[in-house]
Amino acid sequence: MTRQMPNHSASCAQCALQGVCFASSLYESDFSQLDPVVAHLPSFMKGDSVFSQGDNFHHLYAVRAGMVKVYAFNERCQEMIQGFYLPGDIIGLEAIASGEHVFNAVALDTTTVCALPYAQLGDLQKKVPGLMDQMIRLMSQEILSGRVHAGMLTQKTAEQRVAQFFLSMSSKYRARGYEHLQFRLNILHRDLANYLNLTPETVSRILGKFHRYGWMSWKKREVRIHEMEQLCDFVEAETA
Amino acid sequence: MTRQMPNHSASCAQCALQGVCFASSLYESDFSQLDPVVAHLPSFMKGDSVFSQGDNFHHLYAVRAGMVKVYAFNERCQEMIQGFYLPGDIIGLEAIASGEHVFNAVALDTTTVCALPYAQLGDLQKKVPGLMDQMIRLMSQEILSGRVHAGMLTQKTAEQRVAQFFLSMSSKYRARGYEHLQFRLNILHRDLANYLNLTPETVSRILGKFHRYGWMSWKKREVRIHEMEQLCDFVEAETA
DNA sequence: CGTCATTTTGATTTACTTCAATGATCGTGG
DNA sequence: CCACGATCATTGAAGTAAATCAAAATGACG
Repeated sequence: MTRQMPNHSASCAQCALQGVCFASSLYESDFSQLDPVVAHLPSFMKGDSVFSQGDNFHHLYAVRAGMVKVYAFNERCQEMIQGFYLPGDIIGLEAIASGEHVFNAVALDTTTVCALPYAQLGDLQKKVPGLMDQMIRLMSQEILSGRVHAGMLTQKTAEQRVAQFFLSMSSKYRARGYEHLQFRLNILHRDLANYLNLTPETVSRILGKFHRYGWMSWKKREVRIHEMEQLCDFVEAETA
Repeated sequence: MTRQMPNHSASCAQCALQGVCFASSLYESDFSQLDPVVAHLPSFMKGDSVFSQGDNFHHLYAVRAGMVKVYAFNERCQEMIQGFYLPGDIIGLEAIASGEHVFNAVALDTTTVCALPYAQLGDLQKKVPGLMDQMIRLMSQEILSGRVHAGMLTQKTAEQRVAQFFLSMSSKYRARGYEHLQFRLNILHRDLANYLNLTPETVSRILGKFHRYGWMSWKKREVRIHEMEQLCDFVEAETA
């Protein structure tokens, strides 16, 4: 069922992502229980697949470094991008119900992930009370953030969506202790457009506008945010 | 914390919704464990609130009869409708993470709900293994269906969204053992439009068109589906 | 350095909204 | 039970945000 996977990296107890990852809110003593079941897979290269639609579901994956794009194909065989996942994020939650992955996940950068064997997490509940609680909180949060994202796609203008995306990325980087006003973003305009339900042309025009305003820039994969406040106000604004 | 609530109706063991509700996949013997903690609240009248944004989260609610509208207010203080919930559906899952309800839920019809005290569900895990499993499967499904709905809002045309809505309602009624080609739908065009991210005018025009085509009608709260096949093909069609 | 993918920029189109006005339905109280 | 005001639905005309189409400019990379 869940084949043994080699451990390639440090334990949860030593992980820098404790604050944001799955195991946050667990006690220190619990990590020793969690570690033996968590497999740290060898790095994925850009373009490598973490899981694919139709794969049997055995593991949840915690992103440890790099970035993962999660997407489905619609009936026109076009990608529909569900999200971009950063270190500390858990992916694969939507596959539990059916026992089969419904989305595709690929690395956008050199990426490492921890594999959490789902069956063994259940067993671990006996030894680590609160593990399932944490799991349920995580899923509740995922339900909510899905709703919020859907609301953004439908209620905000193209410009607000773009601004919101960069603010949200920035705040995620900050939560993870990285530089949040200047960071590398290794995704294509095409993918960002897809995620925000826009065209690449529209994204380009909007970025040009933000650049002219001196609010932010995104050139050569490198994002620089100059006027966080302005972007914020713009996203919150009631009138487009 | 979780005040005692009076029981107004039958037990889970006798409930007709076992197949679709939370407790599906539990064993018969487990219902006796579940029953004492589940409170069957007195009926809500049309317009009554089941929970509101900002309420402390203590219970999940299983709709037992009637219909519940779940919505939030955006920054313009307009409703953003998250969904319409039928008997067997569980609402409130998105509030677990924060411990506070983030949406509003109101009855659209005379409605009865079962209140599931969340804290006690956790305790019950010891006696009813598989309860948390079922909970997690339910939440996984909710994550997925949220994604699917978001995809529909962004990828489908207005006409496809309307057709899809009625097909989806029809299939839900069928899954619950009700008549699925003719049913009462006590919601406003305005609310349907809101849910599908359209205007009431657009919904009206589209319903007129479907009526002229002889595919379906919705008059005086009563839905009749005449050409399920045509509606299906239309929703699936790659070209709008 | 040349090729191919990506991004940018401009002109045009379109699906849906907004605005406006009329007609149907609901509910309430006499 | 009917009348009347309010809410809701329909229909048409005009407007608009973003898509699409087309083409040039820039960048990535063997």
